[in-house]
Amino acid sequence: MSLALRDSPLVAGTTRERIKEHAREIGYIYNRRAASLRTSRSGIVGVVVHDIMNPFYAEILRSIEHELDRSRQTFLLSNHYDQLDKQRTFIDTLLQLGADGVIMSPAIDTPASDILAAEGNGLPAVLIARDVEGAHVPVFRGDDAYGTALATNHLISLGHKRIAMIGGTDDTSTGRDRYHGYVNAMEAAGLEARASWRIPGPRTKQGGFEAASHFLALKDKPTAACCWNDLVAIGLMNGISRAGLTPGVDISVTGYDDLEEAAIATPALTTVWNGQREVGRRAASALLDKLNGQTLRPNEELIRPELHVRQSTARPVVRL
Amino acid sequence: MSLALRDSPLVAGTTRERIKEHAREIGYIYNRRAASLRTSRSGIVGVVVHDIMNPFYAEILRSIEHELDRSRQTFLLSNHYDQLDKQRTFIDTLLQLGADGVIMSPAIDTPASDILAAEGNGLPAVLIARDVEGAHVPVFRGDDAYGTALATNHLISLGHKRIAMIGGTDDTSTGRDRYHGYVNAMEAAGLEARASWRIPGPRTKQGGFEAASHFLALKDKPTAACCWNDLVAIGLMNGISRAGLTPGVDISVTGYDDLEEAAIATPALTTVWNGQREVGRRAASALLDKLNGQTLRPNEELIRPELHVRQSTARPVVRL
DNA sequence: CTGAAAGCGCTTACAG
DNA sequence: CTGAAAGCGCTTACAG
Repeated sequence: MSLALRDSPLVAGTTRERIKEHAREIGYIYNRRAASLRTSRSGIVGVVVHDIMNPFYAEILRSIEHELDRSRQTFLLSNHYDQLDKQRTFIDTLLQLGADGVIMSPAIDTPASDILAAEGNGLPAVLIARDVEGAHVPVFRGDDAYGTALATNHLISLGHKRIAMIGGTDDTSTGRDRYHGYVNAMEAAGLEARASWRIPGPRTKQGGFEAASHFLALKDKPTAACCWNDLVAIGLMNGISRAGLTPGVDISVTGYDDLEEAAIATPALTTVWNGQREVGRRAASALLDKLNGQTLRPNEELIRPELHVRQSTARPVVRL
Repeated sequence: MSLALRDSPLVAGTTRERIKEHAREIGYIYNRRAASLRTSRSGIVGVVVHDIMNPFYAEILRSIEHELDRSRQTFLLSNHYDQLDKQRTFIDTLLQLGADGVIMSPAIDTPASDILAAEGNGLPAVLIARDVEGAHVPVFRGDDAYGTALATNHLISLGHKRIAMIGGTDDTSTGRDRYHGYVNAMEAAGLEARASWRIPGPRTKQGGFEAASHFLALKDKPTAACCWNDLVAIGLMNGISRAGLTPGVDISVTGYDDLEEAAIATPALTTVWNGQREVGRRAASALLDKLNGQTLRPNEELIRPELHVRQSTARPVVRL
């Protein structure tokens, strides 16, 4: 009967149907805990990110969901809010449930040993968005330095010379890469990337909104802002509007990620496409491959970002 | 040993510590599947909503997470996207995993029998945001008719006479309630709630954005829009701006939910607080009570919404 | 009070 | 090919 319910080819079609029909009638419920105990496969995949409420992760999750659904894996979602202990508790839970694998955007300061420990206990891991040095597992993320360079060069080509960088943190590889991309582009163009023009921290709409007054009070008033992500950019634009200026006219603003929202912001946001769908899809399918016994070498191909120009960037206003 | 690890009072403190220490050393991993098989308690709670990417649900989930964390329940999240079969598959998964309970914002057209079946199979349910007639389980949601009446009356008191209702659907109890609240408020004030002034459908920012042109082309140009939710309102305001009008001046707009985002929108959105935190908290704690053997009567106390007036509403402009 | 045994519901290797 | 038995790792009722 067990065979019939699992559509085994060892059982003839009609017999299978008859058994399934009977199972339905008596309200049989397959006990996955028992099966999993026996087979040590649970059909559960864990996914842990900073915050699922953040549309950037939400878009990745959407495509992970899509990919895992096709292979009938159940996925267990969790936020770590960049708290290591939260992340550890979650990994513990996965181990206790016998999860088959985990896709994670590691919390800040995740030691490689955490990931190695998980793998050692039979929980293969795949990383998204952020890397952990020494973990030697596949990572799927965009080329951040290249991406901010795209945005910065776009602003420079419009004629901006004083460009601020708003948001992000040096605590993650992503944060460092994006800042470097900006600094390198500035310097390559012979422009100064003043330390005071960097406002680190903001990563949300609220953060960008609150950074607006700081930005507008900056010495030698930058005419453009290269933002950490779309959320910060949208928040900043809102703050700029509140101050009576017009983003996309008085101040040029670029985002990063190209969230669905970027296109309908006012003004529509010039931003860098960061391949969320692609990240999710590749990460999920890499994990599935791993579960099916394939050995994956730690990859280093980054997803190549693309600049999407919209209305939030323009030539600087010449004040007479 | 089993007793020691679970902090049973039957085991002395020092012994307990010694055993725990040893467990740590040998890298012991508690097998929850085995325990659950034996005790038929899994420590898993399912949560299924329309779409976790929607900030309205995300805010509810945040508070559910907070509540469940305290009682060390693992929660399994899923979107049903208003597809009944997705919701059923998820409930099936919960049954197979032996989940202890489920918190759901039921998909459109969920029959009471689905919920009764879950309960009959030992999966107690608690509803949020939407009701299912005949399910006889606790529901936690706001008083929607009262809420839209608050918004509509606010617009009326500012002097608006032609008020449109944008978004939502009659397919959910929430949709019907909100529309009724609007219609009743209009009629109570002796104003006409023209059917053509209702633009049903939109529920997202994108939807509100796209509805803007339809709204602006409405016959006898309404001067205000009472929106289905904050997302629609923000999208609509973006669309209105794109058309060269100023929301909060030329057109008054109200939202619903009071998302974190409402306060930083431009202009800041006048909206109706819908108690997301409260809904999540109450639903989670009701389910926990149910798991602990308390019998809950299906409740009918609705959470009372509150009007939060900001800058997106003003007196209608008098065209000379 | 302690320790060995039974049993949760599956899957699979094995005997018939 | 079929059917009974063993065993996954726990918990708990029970014998000693």
